[in-house]
Amino acid sequence: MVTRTRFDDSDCPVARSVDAIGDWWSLLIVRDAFDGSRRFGEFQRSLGVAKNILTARLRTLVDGGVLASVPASDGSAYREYVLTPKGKALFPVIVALRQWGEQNFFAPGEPRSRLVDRRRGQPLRPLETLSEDGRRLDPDDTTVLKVPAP
Amino acid sequence: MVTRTRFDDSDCPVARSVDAIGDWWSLLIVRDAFDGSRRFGEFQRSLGVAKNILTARLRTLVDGGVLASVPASDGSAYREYVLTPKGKALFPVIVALRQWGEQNFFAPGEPRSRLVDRRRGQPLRPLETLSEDGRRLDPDDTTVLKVPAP
DNA sequence: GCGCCTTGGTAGCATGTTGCAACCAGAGTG
DNA sequence: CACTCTGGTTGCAACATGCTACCAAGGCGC
Repeated sequence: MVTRTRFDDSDCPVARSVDAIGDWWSLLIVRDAFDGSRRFGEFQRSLGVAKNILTARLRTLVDGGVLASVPASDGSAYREYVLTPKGKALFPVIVALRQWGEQNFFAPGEPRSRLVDRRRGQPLRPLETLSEDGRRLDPDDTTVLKVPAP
Repeated sequence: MVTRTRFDDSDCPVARSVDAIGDWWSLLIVRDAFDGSRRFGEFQRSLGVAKNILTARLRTLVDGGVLASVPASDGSAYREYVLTPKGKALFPVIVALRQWGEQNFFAPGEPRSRLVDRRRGQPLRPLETLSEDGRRLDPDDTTVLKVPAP
């Protein structure tokens, strides 16, 4: 078979995360969920994605425990998609991608959506990778211990 | 045409980042680059990816300024792929995905690769999303300011 | 209840993309 | 100068994506 390669049994947590999210659409769905989208139609309009793709991705995310399908909060008979705790734990991933994008793909002053602290209306601090004892770590200050081959 | 949807002109930095990286393979290539891989063959063996796919992804990453193709450091005539500063700036993204994967897809004690502080051999602190004035922010403490429609 | 619009999908088809295997040129090595 | 290693390219079959059309159930005016 020529199915897409899976990483769900990899030794590397990064690979398993990547596998669980599934594709880029899924990550943008999660982003929209953080932005407040809940309904099928909201995601569809916001992303401009084909409905069959959206259907499939929502199902994958629900099956993966990132989103949950719950009865609509407005009392109607429709359903809504909300982040589970596992989904909310993706927040640093989204923030990291956002900050990387801001720094590298926008001219100064170019209009863009902004993520702000609700209380003060200020942008967030850049994420910092810290050691156990609080030193800032660059990539070169770290190393990966691989699992010994079986 | 039915080409894959692009997001390189989106107002959202997350979308542009996603577009720039291209696909999941690319992210795993970047992960391996952080782990020390430099040569075509290293990436190929580590990932088990088809060579034509790897060729295409390396080219995309080089074109996108994430990797640079440089002469091999051992003096041979081959080339190596190293992270640019822009590529190294993806470190928090990889760390965030790694931590999410560790928390959600590994049983306690299940063998996995580990990212550690080179000096102490200790794992990193979990990433924290902080406000400008240092408060820890949950997703619900933030909001996204969208760009007004043109 | 009866039209009629909205919501949330499914079905079918044309293209694009992925994965695999085979092949190949140049670099290293004895 | 043979032989292997490295770093690819090419061709093909299967799968995924995107688009459009279609459809069923819910909501709403009356």
